[in-house]
Amino acid sequence: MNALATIRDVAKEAGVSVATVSRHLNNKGYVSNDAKQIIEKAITTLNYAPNQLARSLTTKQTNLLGLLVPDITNPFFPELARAVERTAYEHGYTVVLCNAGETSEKEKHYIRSLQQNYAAGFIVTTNHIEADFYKKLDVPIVALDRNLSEAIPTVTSDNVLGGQLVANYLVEQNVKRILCVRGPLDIDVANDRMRGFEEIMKQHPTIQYDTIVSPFDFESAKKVTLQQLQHTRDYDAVFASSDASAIGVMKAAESLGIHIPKDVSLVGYDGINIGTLLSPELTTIAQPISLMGERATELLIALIEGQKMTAKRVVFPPKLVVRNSTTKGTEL
Amino acid sequence: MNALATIRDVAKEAGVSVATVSRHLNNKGYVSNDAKQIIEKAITTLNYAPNQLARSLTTKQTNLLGLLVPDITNPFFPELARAVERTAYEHGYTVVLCNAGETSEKEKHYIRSLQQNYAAGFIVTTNHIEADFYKKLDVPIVALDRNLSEAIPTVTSDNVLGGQLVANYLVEQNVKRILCVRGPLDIDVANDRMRGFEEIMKQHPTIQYDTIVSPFDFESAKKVTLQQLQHTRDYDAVFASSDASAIGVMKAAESLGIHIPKDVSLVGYDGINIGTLLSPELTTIAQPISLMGERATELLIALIEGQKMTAKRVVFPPKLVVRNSTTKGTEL
DNA sequence: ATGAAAGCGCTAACAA
DNA sequence: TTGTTAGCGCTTTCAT
Repeated sequence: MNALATIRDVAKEAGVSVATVSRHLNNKGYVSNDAKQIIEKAITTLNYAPNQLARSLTTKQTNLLGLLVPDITNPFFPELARAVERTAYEHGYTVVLCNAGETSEKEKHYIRSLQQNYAAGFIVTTNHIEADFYKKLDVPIVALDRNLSEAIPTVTSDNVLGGQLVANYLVEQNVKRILCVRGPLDIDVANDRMRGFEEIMKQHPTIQYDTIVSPFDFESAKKVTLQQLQHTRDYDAVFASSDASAIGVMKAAESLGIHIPKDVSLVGYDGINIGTLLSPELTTIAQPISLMGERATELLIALIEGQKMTAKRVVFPPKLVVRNSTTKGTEL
Repeated sequence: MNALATIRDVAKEAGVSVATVSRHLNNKGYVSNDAKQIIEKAITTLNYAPNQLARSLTTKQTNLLGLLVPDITNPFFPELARAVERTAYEHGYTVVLCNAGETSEKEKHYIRSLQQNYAAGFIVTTNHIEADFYKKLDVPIVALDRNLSEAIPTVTSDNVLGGQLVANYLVEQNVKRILCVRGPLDIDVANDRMRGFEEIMKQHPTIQYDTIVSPFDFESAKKVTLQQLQHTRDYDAVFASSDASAIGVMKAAESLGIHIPKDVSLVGYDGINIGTLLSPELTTIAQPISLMGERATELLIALIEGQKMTAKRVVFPPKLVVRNSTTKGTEL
């Protein structure tokens, strides 16, 4: 009861060799039904559980999946993480969630540390690090909501389309001057969203828009937006390129006595659950977050379990979800 | 460059034995300065990193900390997780974040799985499982924001006091009828919060209050609150026993055209960041979330690294933070 | 101060 | 169908 039972204990208890026990455990090779029975019994009486460490040391494989996120307090990532976690669990894997934070140093530390612990693979939603670093790694990797490199399997949604959806919608709403609170310049999905937006805007030269840059978190977006609104308040719509930023924009507006949507419309991006719980509820471009997490995990597991797929890319379509932050009180 | 270098490679490269390399790596036993130099050089040229798996197999120790949370999409837990993660990182540990979800089955799976992988210890913020299960485990465990058992080191805030703070504040505000949206009956911190609240209420028999039960997530709280408000709307205050629930209450109120704080005051519990980003900003009982996560992690690490502290308990004081959900527009 | 060798718990040839 | 045995990469006596 004290020291954890080993495979040898089981073998002894069952009166067979360790090899037989191992074969039974892994469903490999021949094991007679008689043997299976006895071993099974021995396992339960000894309350035996295989030591994954030892197993991994031999096989050089684990059931650990590393999930790297840039900021776990941005609600988008927990939603993603939950999907990843659920899918992994269903496939017998365990997720190691790492908050890589701001620095690429920490991100590297985690990758190194996990690799040393033989993480079977990684899902990466960060991009502090050069893609080259990942390519050299020679470990199964899937990029989620980020385009790391052509060579790395990737799951995203169509961010260009998302940007277009916003632009088209705002055009329909007959908006004249827009403030874009866009994401960091080195994040490709942020660029894509802007690109889609601008493509449509080119067709409507009468509509003006200003662009300011902000990280995706609440606080930063609030601060940056406040600064901008100090200059001009002459906007009738704001396009925040994440829902988290949109919340920051909401607060900025509120503190200046600007009413949403009466004075200015607000469109977010991501489709996180909290969006429906805000006042007003947030109009947004919804990504299929669960689906994306699920698909990325399946892809990674496929990769780990052998299928050498090269540069597979999955792109989901985003959807415009109109709620109250852009309509004057009309329920959806 | 391909296969990861092993300690043997380093030994060969440096012209010494593996034992010497090992001793140098772990700063144990005598190693001459000359040897140190050569080994160091060999390590860098080979880009060697020790295999933690193998190391753990021998030493039966790891640098993995398991953090079990019940629901990662409740913003309270990411904030806690971030503190845990940061502290662990500073001490050279890596955090495995597990979303144990609703079922105790899954929680057990994770614990089992992590134990097999030799997680050095656990921080548990869930309590689906009987404390006995944990006590039998014979692994360092710290309970965070939960009282699992007298025998398990615990970090919490004073939830009874928190409940009292709410009650006293509401009394001061001259409130007459209160709705309590309390947490699950089997969660002791939820019980404590209610207990503190009721202690004060006993001294004020003219104040009425109703109590309804809800899980801590947004959606549930919204639903339960809506149901209750179908019966009576005759409340002038709501005490939600988590900030997440409070958000649900906000939405419920809004959808019924009840204005906060004009028609009814709302007090939450936890002090999560989003509270300041809502409209109105949420009055709440703030727990020192970061401090709690930090302290729990330090406790666990101390436990792991030898100090056999028995039943240590750390209790932080919570603080009432008055914001706009209870004052009619008065900025703090 | 250093090296040889045993062993952590498991898997995977290879024999039998 | 089953057992023997050699590692996986590392730490740790025990000699030297």
